[in-house]
Amino acid sequence: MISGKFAISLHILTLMTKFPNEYLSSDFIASSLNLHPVLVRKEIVNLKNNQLVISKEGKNGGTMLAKAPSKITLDQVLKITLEKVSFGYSKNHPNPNCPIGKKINTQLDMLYTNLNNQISSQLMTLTLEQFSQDF
Amino acid sequence: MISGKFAISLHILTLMTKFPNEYLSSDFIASSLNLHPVLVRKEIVNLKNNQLVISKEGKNGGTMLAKAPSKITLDQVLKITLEKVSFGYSKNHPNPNCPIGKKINTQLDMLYTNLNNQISSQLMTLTLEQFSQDF
DNA sequence: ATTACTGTAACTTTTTTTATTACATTAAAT
DNA sequence: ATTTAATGTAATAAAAAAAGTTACAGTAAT
Repeated sequence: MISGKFAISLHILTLMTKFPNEYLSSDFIASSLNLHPVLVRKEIVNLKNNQLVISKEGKNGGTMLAKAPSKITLDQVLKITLEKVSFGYSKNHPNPNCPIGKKINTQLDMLYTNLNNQISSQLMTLTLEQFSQDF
Repeated sequence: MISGKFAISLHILTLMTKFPNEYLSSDFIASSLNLHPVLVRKEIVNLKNNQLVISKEGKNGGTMLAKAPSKITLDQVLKITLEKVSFGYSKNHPNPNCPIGKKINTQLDMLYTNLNNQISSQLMTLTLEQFSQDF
């Protein structure tokens, strides 16, 4: 998982909200993020695959929002960048002969799912438009 | 940050809840987690520093809970293992000459703080005792 | 004295993340 | 048509983070 995926995507989308109806180049975006343009393009692929932005190739090309920022919630952005917020798992398979080891990951999954639902319902109320307003 | 810190600590605490009033060795715990005993001891240091467990050195030593599992909330465990749940930041300092770059991290901080408060209030209602009941 | 533990530091390996290079493709502008 | 400035994408390298290991000092029960 790219740990900064959500933050990077939100940054990109905020830029596009602030420069509406303009095709922004990956170089321009990269210089705002201070990140390699190729990484920016990789994130944009994901945003495109999820219909949040559209790109134009060739000279004067770039990327812009595919829909109004009031129609994009932060929950949508979270879901396409992190899928689920993980609170972590121990790396190795726990011992299946131990009653705790056997069941711990199922129990953690349940807990994490509940927490994610809570986070989602909070983020569903926040649009990209609202988030961008404070800049 | 050790990404599995929260899960590992919760696993350890659950074991201790299930084997109350026994000093559990790091080897025993490690074999349930399938993790190196030294890593287990490192996590236990943190639990000890936060008064959740007590250890005894020497032969027949080990670690046990310092208080009733009904008095330990999952929020406490989260706070000492992850401090804050991060939804990620872009790695590099964003461009301070860009209005978005200049402010993005402050805005993300605010968002993440709100989300963390929500998570905390949910986890405050869950005790280690309750979590352990399902095993 | 021996045994079985914890405590901790130093170091190595593995994994993950980020960055770079290279180049094919596309489309506007001249 | 040619040049220029973009995207798209694969392959690879470098850096950072996490996990694992080794080693050994300290401690307490037997």
